[in-house]
Amino acid sequence: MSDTAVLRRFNRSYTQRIGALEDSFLGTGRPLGENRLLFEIGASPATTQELRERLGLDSGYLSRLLRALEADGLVEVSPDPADRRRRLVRLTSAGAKTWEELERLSEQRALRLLEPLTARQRVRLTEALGVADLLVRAATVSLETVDPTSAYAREAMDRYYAELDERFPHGFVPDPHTDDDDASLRAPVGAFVVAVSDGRPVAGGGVRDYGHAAEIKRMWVDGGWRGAGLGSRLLRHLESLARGLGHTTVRLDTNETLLDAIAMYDRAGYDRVDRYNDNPYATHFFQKQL
Amino acid sequence: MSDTAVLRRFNRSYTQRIGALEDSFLGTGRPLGENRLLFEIGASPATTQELRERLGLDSGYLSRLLRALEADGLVEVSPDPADRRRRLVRLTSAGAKTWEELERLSEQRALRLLEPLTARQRVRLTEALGVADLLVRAATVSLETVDPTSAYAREAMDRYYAELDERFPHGFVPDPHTDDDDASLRAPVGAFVVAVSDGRPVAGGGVRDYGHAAEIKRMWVDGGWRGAGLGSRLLRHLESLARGLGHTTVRLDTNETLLDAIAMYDRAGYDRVDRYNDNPYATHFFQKQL
DNA sequence: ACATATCTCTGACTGTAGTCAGACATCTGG
DNA sequence: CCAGATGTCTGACTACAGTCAGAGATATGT
Repeated sequence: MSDTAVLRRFNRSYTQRIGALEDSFLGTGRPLGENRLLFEIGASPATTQELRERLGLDSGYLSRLLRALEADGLVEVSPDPADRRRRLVRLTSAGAKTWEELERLSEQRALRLLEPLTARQRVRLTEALGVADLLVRAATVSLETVDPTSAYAREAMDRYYAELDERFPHGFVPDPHTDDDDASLRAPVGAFVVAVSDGRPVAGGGVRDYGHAAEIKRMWVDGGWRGAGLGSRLLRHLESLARGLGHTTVRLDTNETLLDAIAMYDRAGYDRVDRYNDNPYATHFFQKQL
Repeated sequence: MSDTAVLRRFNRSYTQRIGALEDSFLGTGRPLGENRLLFEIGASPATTQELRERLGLDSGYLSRLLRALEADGLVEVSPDPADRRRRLVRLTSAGAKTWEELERLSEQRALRLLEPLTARQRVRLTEALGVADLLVRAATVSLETVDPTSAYAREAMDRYYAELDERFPHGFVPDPHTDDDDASLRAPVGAFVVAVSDGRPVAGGGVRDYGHAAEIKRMWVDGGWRGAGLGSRLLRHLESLARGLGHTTVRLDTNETLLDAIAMYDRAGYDRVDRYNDNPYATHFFQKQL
């Protein structure tokens, strides 16, 4: 069977058996949409804005769902003191109880599915689903060009800096942040890209103009996502953006402690070149013709 | 992470990503229900009755869906000559074309999911999904006690005989079929059980009375389902039926060429005993105290 | 031949999901 | 302080999925 045939066969049998159960709102008498929202709020209280983002809902629709949950006494909505246009949502104690009930039902359903299997089969299924989960997540990460001042970009860069600070023997202190720096990473001369999964940035990197060539900056991949091919994918994406910006050469610097990054650049066809800047943290320099 | 946590995590991320895509069958401008129906008819033309059964639809709803597909010129509905209350449904040539288009879109979507993955990752994902598919199917197989003259039972036995005929060096010819034989495999003295998946029997076996003990007969597991633990599960089920019939001993015979069956009986706690019948095809005899 | 069962179809509903266009409140940069 | 941007909410819709109660045609057993 071909790859796609396996995937399609799995999809068919899985959604028919498990997905169908999911739809039945878990027998709570509450519509699926409300339950999904309730579950999401329970996982971590948030502003309506974040909820909209995470669940991909229309603002009017979300408002109505919140109103329904509020009417049932399950959630409390209050203005955000920091910005009173925004609203904070959190579960009431009745809501928390209902949330736990949903948890319980969901757990029960999972158990019922596993119950006919032997211990060995459960282990096999669990392992297989774990692998499939990682790879499906990896395959559906979306690469988005964002403004360098956006929350996603800031988080990606902050985590990049934090990682360097941890990896470098004497720590890492980024240059003071400037508006010019931001401008260099947005159109028409550059771009910043984040890989988003479940509304969280899991990788990021920028491309900018640097002396008649493109330079790739601040590439970072979340620790839990190493080995999922995300770095190479992001690198290829940044290269194609560089091409789109009119460049035929792309260069970058990195540090000797970042072994996996160096290996990745080697694999991706980059040549080692002489130092081309005075970045005190850089020890290795790479270049590639597009 | 516990087994259920892995399953639930997978379910969440999978349905969010792939399930969501599945709904977008709307890429065709046709509602999901109509597409599902069209797909089902394309897979094998049928009476409305069968379609209702297979898809679990209300008769009024199905009628309306058919009317819509008919209006689009995709299906033809005609009275069944054998029973003119019934109606036969089949695709028109335009319908067949649309069906192929659905196939193409589905294939494309599967490809798009796999596309970001490297070749090695695809292999890993495909293997994982293959294992998961088998086990999820196995876990949701339903064991049903059926009459030995029913279509399911007949199919299970016929395939059992066919397999023996293929495996035995000199073939296999079953004893002439008798009504007594059927009666021995139904209440109050026996039972015949089939494992059903997607409306097809995938395993089967009977238990009957044999000289103050229960005897398990004609146990068969579909070739594609070996290794899914279905045999052991069916065996345990038959043992519990034997207990319900008032027996404390269960025995069975088998042939030396059926190595996996023999291994299964050993694992299930059966002891090898002397020949207790004159079945010319039997070479190994087992017994177990319940 | 007749009562009864079976099968399909139509009309009349309900509930859920989701979209879109503003109204209104609040924040932010100049 | 004001203009424009941002965030939330309401009203008015649409589409889809599904249910239920008969009506009417056709088969079946006695």
